[in-house]
Amino acid sequence: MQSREKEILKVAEKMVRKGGYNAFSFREIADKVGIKSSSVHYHFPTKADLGAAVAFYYTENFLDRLGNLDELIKARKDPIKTYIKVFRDALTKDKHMCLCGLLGAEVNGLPPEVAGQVKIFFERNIEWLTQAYLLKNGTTAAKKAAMHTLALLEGSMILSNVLGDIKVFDKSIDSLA
Amino acid sequence: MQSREKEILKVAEKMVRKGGYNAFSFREIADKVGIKSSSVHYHFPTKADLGAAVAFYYTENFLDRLGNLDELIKARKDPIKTYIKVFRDALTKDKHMCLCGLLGAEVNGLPPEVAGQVKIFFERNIEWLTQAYLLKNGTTAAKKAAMHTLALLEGSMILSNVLGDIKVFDKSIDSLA
DNA sequence: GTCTATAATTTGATAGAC
DNA sequence: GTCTATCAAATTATAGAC
Repeated sequence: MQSREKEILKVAEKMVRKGGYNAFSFREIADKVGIKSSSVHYHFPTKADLGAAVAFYYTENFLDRLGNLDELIKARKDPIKTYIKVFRDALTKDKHMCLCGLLGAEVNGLPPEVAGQVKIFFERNIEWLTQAYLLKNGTTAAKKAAMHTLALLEGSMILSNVLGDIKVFDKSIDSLA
Repeated sequence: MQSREKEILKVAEKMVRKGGYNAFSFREIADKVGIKSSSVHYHFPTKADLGAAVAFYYTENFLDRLGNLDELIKARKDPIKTYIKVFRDALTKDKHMCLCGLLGAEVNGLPPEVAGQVKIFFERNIEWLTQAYLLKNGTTAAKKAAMHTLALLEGSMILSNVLGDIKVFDKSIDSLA
């Protein structure tokens, strides 16, 4: 991927994480990147293409930040605590919602390509968490625990974001840690 | 409130719950109600006015459905189970996300009037749940439990909606019931 | 790869007639 | 209270020059 495309994706991600899929336009992105809107169309033909690409690279980056599960175990790090930290950092450092949490909320109004990528984010995260719970507790209820954790984290992000208080996030997820 | 305004609010709510604040327009609403877009402007001068009104009446209806807490206790009904049912019904009967859950996710991109109303939804719900936990358990950790429950329900709604499976909702919130 | 130019559509909003 | 008429701006998208 070229650096221009990276720039575009970065700007687009920020805008989507602020107000959802309909909160960005080719012109606005072009202005911020310093090119023309038609140039954005060159890299991403349609809005759905760009939206799906944003969701795809967000998922990749997110899983990268989680790191390799086996290595975490080897280093005697609690994978669940790592997982929580990645979520929390999104709220405190990026100062924005989880992109796929937001797009997940409005999934019924998204173009199929975008909705599909959002679904993949959730599937891959549940997969990661399920493995983490299996390694940690060896329980057969690992998948249920995974869905519980992901749901609680996404919901806590919304609560904390609306009420404008990071302590709300910490209190809501207290039972996880 | 007149019936026309009710009609407009009803149609608008449905559209917002599908794709967020930017997923409805005065023209689309007018078409579905059977009037002209300028007539919608008569009832709700600006889009922010309409958005805030939708959030306000959604909150009122939601709290109405919860019912009076003291009466629930008197009738020996578990208020938490009632609360969960109201959320679950939104997903199964209305077949849509919680309006304020969705708007809460994109709160950073909303006009202040709308964001304010969304915030009130969360405040009032935490209040209701806190009282419920106080009555049920008499615990001082009632507010924390309230935030946990609300966050988990909103997050579970997103998960279930994205993955297109109501069982995901039930599994995610299993620890609540 | 980025540009100019432009098209077609949609959008939020207003003025004034009935 | 609803309509017609209209507006300016924004939006997605395309064709073709450099």
